[in-house]
Amino acid sequence: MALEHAILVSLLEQPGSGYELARRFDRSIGYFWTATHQQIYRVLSRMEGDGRLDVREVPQRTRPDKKEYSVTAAGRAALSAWLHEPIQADTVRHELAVKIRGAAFDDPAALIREVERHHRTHADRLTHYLAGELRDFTGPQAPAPDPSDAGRELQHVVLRGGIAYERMQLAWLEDVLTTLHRLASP
Amino acid sequence: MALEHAILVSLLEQPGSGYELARRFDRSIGYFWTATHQQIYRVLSRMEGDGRLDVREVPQRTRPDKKEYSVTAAGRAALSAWLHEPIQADTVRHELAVKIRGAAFDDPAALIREVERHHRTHADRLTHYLAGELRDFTGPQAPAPDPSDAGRELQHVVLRGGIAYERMQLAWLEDVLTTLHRLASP
DNA sequence: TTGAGCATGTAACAAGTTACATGATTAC
DNA sequence: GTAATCATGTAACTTGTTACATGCTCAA
Repeated sequence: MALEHAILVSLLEQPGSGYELARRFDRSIGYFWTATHQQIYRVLSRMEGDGRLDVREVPQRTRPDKKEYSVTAAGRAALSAWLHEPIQADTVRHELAVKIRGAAFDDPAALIREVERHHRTHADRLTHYLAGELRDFTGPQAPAPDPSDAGRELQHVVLRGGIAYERMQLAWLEDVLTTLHRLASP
Repeated sequence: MALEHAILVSLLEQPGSGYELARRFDRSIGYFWTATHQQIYRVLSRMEGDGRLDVREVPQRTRPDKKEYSVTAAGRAALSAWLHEPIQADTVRHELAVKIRGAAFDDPAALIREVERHHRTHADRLTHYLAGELRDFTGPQAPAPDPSDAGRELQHVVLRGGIAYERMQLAWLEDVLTTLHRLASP
């Protein structure tokens, strides 16, 4: 039930509506957890029912009204309890790797385009992460490093994880392409 | 529905029972896709009903009888069709990263033990993968490299991906530990 | 005799995906 | 006028998880 916890963290960092959360899950939180707006609305309702969130109706003149959620003391306590219990190391689910092993029973060369496409996707993500790092952490416009701002330091280390992941992924996809080309023209 | 495809690939590499598949999902296939025996049995039944798998009852003298599954022509065709359609790049779900960002609202130092535990888990996985690589691909006992054996080459490149992932993960967890220690004793 | 390994399953539930549905505003 | 953005939701379905359940063999 990690979506619940991801929502608690995000709303503690900044209260917001379901729609706003969905956008955050396409950006910063999306570096390490994804969720669609349908999932988010469902979980928000449940968490409000459980007393972990408060809602405030925010009337807006030009846009439809929104429901701004914030974390209650009970929500904070639930997050804290979860932080203190051990979790399992995440299991990997890498669909492209299934395809690569499956290619042995089909035409390996036919996968080259697909792998190139994935390479571009990961290159784009890396560019996006690096731009975010420059903007928020290491660039000249970014606030000065402040070792007493734990939240910011922790956000940065998680972002560095995303960057390391994309770099590793790109290097591996290049290895895959070399292998596929070797198999296609021996 | 990638579990279905992972099962097709695994059974093409070698026919086997649900139990045997479950063990493979703890080892080689587990490098890039995980599944429990409950999931596997459910999907095997469905795929047999769909005509993608054949079953053969194998009586065994000492052990309980087993059902050995193998891929039908229809199953092979389904896999091939899937291999030719594009898939989305996998989305990341990294629970530990949720915890790390959540630690800003709790005690960051309390996470150190947990992160160390994850570091040990990934170090163990890396050791395991490297042993497998030595045994099956690069060691003196391993069969000689054979560029015409596409299956073996593809298995190796996927294993290299697993190794790269674990190495990246270990380096990042060390970065996280340094950050947490800095926050705990500034 | 106790536990590990082999072997297969059901039931209930939680989480995630896809499709459908509405309706306003703003920019081109 | 048409597409994008803001904003919220329902319904149906597929996947994945957890707990329960059985029963045999082999080794310590």
